Amino acid sequence: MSLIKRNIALQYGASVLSLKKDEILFHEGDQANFFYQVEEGTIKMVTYSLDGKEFIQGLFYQGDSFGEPPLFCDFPYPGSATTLIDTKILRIPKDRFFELLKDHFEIHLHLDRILCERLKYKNMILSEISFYDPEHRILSLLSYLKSKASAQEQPFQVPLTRQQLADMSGMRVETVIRTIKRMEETGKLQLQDHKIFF
Amino acid sequence: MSLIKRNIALQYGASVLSLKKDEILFHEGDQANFFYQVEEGTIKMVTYSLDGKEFIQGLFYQGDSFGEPPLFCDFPYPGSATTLIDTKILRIPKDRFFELLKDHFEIHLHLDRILCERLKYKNMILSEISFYDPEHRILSLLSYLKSKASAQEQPFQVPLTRQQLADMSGMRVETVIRTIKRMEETGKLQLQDHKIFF
DNA sequence: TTGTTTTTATGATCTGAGTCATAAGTAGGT
DNA sequence: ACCTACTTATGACTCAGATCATAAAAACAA
Repeated sequence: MSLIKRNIALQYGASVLSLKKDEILFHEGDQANFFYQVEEGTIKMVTYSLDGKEFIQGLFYQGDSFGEPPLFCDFPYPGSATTLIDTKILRIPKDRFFELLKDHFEIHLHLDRILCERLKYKNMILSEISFYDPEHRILSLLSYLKSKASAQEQPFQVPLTRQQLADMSGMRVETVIRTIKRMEETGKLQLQDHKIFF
Repeated sequence: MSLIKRNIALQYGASVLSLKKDEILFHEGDQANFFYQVEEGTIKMVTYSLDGKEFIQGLFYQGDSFGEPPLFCDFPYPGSATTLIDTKILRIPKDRFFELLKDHFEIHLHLDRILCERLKYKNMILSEISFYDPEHRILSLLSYLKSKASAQEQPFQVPLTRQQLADMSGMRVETVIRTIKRMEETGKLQLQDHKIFF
């Protein structure tokens, strides 16, 4: 379920953006003027290192909101948002969004839950990166992805490339590839023509 | 300035806890029943690895609130909270806290700002850990600590041990010690009998 | 003051993930 | 069907930071 229902969003001046695959919605450093929510498609939030490596701060799917922190705190976007596939975005102007929050306590509370879930996720990734080896990190990341997948298939097909898993967990592709290979050999996950099932 | 002023907190059933140095307020895995705010002293929120290493998820000083995510989301505490020095904590029962938020939109909004600042900090640390070398990590961490210090001394005396810096940035003490030494030699910071000035 | 614990310091050694190179497999576009 | 991109795969090599050991310096307590 999405944070803000379509009809309520429209009451507060929402509009819908249609973006093609690989379009950039905003850049790191931009000023934040809108609240965003995914109508359909996928958004990738990333930060880049000085030499062009990327770290995926979050992936956002249908119904997810994203990019709220700079709205509340008036700092520029700390990361860039790009579409992974053709995507429709619902956006609400900043000031109308705050009106909406003021009028709808239950939505405001729901937003807090989303922010807190996101903090929990970051805490998890931070612990993993600073404590554990690649296998443990990947296991935790896959568990997280599985737990948050809507479809409860069993086993769960991981909808990410090894590069993306690497960019979410602070490792290099080669390390992820090798680790996943080893995890298949030890039965911790399955591979069916290179697709990961967990 | 604190999120919730003392007199307002008291209207909503707040009480004050006095804790000695190194007392544990709650453990990872505990159920969350209170909103907490530091009256005076310091709280350290940490997660532990299976073999006892610790990662400092956050340090909280006078006026800071902490431990909110499990209140909103009903998951157990993802980390443990310990006092670093004798500390007074203001706490409000969970249900009264939500009443308070409902009655005070501006406090609710302020809380969102706090959560968003915390997300920004996590994003920063995550980027640092996955992209950069020890020197860059320490530089970013020190800049952050300096920016959030109340006193605007110049240079700023870092109030943390090298062990704590290590536990916040995913490195070992020895690495932090050696890196800081090198940073002094290259003039990036100053040392006065082992204390770090930045 | 003395004894204890914590913090800082430094050298030696090890190791696992990063890096680099190269290639095969797969997917997407026209 | 073909071309181009990306993704997966694998081997060889390197090296920065972890680990281990030990000790001096500082902080703290009795």
